[in-house]
Amino acid sequence: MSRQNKYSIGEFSKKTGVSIRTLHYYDELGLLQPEKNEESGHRIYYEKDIFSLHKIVSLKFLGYSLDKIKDLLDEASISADLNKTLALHLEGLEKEKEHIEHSMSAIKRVMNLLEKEGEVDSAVLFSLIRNTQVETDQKEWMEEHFLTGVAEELSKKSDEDKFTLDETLVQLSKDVKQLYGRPVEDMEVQAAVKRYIEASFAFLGEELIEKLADTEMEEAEIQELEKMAPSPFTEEEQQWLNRAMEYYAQQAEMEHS
Amino acid sequence: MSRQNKYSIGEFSKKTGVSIRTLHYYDELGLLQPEKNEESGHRIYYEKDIFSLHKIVSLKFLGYSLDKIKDLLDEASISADLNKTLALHLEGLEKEKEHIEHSMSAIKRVMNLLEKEGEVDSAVLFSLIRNTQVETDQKEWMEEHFLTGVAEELSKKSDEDKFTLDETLVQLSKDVKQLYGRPVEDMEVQAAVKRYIEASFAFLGEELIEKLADTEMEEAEIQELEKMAPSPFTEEEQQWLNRAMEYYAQQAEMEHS
DNA sequence: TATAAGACCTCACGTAACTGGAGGTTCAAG
DNA sequence: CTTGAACCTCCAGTTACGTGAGGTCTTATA
Repeated sequence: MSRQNKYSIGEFSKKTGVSIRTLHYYDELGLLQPEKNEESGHRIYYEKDIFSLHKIVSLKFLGYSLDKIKDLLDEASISADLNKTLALHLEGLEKEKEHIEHSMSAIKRVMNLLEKEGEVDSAVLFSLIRNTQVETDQKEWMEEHFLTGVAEELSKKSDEDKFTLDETLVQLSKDVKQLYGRPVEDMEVQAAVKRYIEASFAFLGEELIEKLADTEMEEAEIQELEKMAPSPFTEEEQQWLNRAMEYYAQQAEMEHS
Repeated sequence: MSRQNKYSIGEFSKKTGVSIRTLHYYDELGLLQPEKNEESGHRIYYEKDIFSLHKIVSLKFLGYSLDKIKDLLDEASISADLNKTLALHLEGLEKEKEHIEHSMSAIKRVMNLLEKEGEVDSAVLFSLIRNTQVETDQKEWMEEHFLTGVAEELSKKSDEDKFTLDETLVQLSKDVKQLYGRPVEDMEVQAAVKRYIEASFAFLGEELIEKLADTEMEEAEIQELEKMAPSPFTEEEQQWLNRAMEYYAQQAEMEHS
């Protein structure tokens, strides 16, 4: 009953589901070195090798590199400082997961946009993706600038809210492409600016916007921000838009007083 | 105002946060090929290159390979079949995410065990990790064998419940190591078996266990299952344990009737 | 204007965890 | 004895760069 089963590499591969080539590789690395028929050089695997392979595969699953695995296998007692290593690993996985979730969110936003709008200007698309991408950086930046509240609020926004804002941005970009060149006082231009600003207010809430507007920034910092969140517009368009928005702000100011 | 800013590769790298080597690489791949000073060979980047780089970085963020990105950049209209590609990518990311979550769950279970038990036999540890790892396979297998209900139930179990089951398994393995060799009718042996079986019942629920027991399997299928879920015991121990459990079942049967 | 520092150039190897192929040997069956 | 499958070793390629060698260009200062 306790006869030791022998396996050729092919059989072993089938039994364990690990490819022959990978077994060769593990042999080469010294992770799993089976007995060898001295004459033929053919590898001979036993039951115990199944255990070893399971260890390797398990550790790999936990996210260890083969290099680390080799160290771990060599160690007599595995549970020695395993706990620390595992905690560390868990952190790494957490980050990876967050990254993936961000990517997924970005993709969903893009897909949503494509679905609702059909064709979308690629500059807008990419500025949007980039925005999602640097969300973490932005959050950090805001926290550095004592805008912790803003950062918190923003990360609480649902995907739905973001969808809405995305669509607003698309609308704005269409408006800009169409209206660029007209005087900033033009009624249609002002109407477009109004739509955009109101949507932004709706998204952020008035307080947040004002807080942002009140934050003083140095030139270098503005550059920093730009690096993080590229505008979908050309420099000229952006400047024209800025003027239009300033004009809008002035008008609003006057009405208020 | 519309003077075209020029950047050396170093400046460009600082402005965009992309390393010089990476810029070289993108140039080599044809992803972003800036102008060159013919005499010196030094690269000259302009504002427009910032846009291009943003595109590349964005697509990379979405998970595309540089190769794919090149294709996408070459295409005139990006939104052509982007939607399909994105959907596909989303699926891939979903799978990656699930994998990571599985790994995290496995790590947590192991950490929990180490914390509560101190030292744990590595065979048990690995059989447990392996179990988590092949959870998906097991689920598929069960569904193939018309045990959809069981599969569903199992994946609904909380981490807490799994922790408890883990501890039971550890207990059993300790018992087996200690009691192996004694006759299966031995009182302590039977007590250990009882503890284990009752804990399993508590975890799975009686119906599920019976359903599983009633499922007829062929030899090949049993092998399949073994491949998925390795026992932490040696073959001899496992056989001894099986006999002990059979004996337990007989006794239980007799009491019932 | 000479020189030195620093920025830039190309070339080429190293990484992780394999996969794939070439070219040759061994095994098992007929 | 042959034939085909299974096995062997060695080498190359994959991704997205990092790193370093060895040489050229630019720019600031003496």
